[in-house]
Amino acid sequence: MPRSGQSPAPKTRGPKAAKVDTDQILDAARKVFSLEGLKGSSIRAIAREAGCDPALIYYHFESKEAMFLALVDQKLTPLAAALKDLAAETDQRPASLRLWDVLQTYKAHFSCDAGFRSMLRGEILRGAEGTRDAMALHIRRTAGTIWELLRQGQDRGELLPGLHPPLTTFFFVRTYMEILDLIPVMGARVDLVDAADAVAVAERAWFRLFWRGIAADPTSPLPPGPWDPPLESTRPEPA
Amino acid sequence: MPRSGQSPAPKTRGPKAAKVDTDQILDAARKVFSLEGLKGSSIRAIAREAGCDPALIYYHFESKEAMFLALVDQKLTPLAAALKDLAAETDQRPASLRLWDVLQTYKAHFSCDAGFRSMLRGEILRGAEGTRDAMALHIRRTAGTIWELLRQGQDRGELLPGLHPPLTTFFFVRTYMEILDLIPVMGARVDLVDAADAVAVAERAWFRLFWRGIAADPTSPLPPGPWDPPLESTRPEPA
DNA sequence: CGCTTATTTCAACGGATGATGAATTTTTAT
DNA sequence: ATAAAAATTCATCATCCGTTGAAATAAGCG
Repeated sequence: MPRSGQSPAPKTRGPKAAKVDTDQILDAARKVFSLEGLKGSSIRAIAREAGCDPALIYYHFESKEAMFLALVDQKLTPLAAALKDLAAETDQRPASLRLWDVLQTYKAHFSCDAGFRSMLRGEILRGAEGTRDAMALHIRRTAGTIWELLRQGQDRGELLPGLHPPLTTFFFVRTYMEILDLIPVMGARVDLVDAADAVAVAERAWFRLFWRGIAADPTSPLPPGPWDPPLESTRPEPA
Repeated sequence: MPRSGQSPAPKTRGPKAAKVDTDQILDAARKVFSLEGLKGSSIRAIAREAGCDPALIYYHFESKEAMFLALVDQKLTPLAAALKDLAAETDQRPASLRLWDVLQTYKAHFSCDAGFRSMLRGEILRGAEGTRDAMALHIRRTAGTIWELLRQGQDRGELLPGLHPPLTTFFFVRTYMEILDLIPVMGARVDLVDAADAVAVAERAWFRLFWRGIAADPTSPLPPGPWDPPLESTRPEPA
């Protein structure tokens, strides 16, 4: 019985002109996961985004979770590699500049969409045990290079000797992630920052506060750099 | 036709001896939301936790979202009130002590379960527009008292004059929330902190870093207080 | 041409979901 | 005692979910 009316498309079976490969599906999955989270995203919605049938996804991936893990791998492996370059022992630039680069590297590799990061975080907190372990490996790998960089800064006398590199890394990076995630959504809504470039303002403010917190000599101002200009004081009159 | 076998309970209709009120349902909802998130939690699961029929929930609340908003209100209103007390203009204690109290107040009112906070955060990022606005009001109210406290610290010469109070509040509180949320899950898994009391160690480390970042004179050590003892340097030999 | 293999869709399974309307029982007010 | 109101459950609706097995089509190879 042939369909009547103008059904969306009389799809034919079999290979298409342009094959749908795993990368295209992962791309669609990332978009949908970002909007709805892992649990909230249906295979059907991902298939719709990718322009294929739900069943095709099971041709490429074993399950929804396998697709998720493949996606994590695809995004986090390049980030880890880039960070490793930054922590090279031979790099003799000031620690402030190297740390700033860390933030920018995170942003470049990882900030394409806040929803994706948020989903990762949710899976760390609430995900299945196997998922958590897989992600912990990635995190360990990326964070490890940063706390190596902090150690070098201590060895060279630029950073406070009493710092705990792993925890300091955690504060540094997680707070920056919070800036990227929340400031765009909350900035205007909560009157946090009124500037149009709220994220840029916030990241400079955060870097200066953090640097003051970890520098061996916090009273010496930061050398001129990408963290300028500092935020001018925005104090209204006390009520 | 009467049921055969030992069905779980031959429930009767009509009011029970102990009425199920909205608070009991909210309590069950909080537990389930914490584990599964808003989208992942079913009305049926909440009803099971509350020991009642799913339909009863719709007798007490208009919808799942209304239940969520009532829950937010129930948890955040007392927090806002407690913070407001901390920011009283008449409080002449050192800013460091007052800020430490801010963290402890958050913990006391808000740390009962990490899942709940995580759900809130998820709804801010991905929730419906109406939900977001409702939550923004709460956040504005709680954060506002803290940046008032920071202003007082500036006026009294204890804090760096160039600080941006709203952003500084954001860094301070959000990082602390990340400690409460992530350290228990990631601490051991990622070799962040090995101590048994990882959260306590991390919160002190964070407070000292933050204080150094905002104090008018960061070189003068913190006066003795609940943020002691400082973290001894845990630097292994460079490889 | 026919055979094989890779790619794609279809149709369906059992189950879970948010929500509703009616039925039922208890409590309260008269 | 009776009527009204409040509290609770039941059965059900339409819809969506992850997944699977079989069928269909296209391309490559002999």
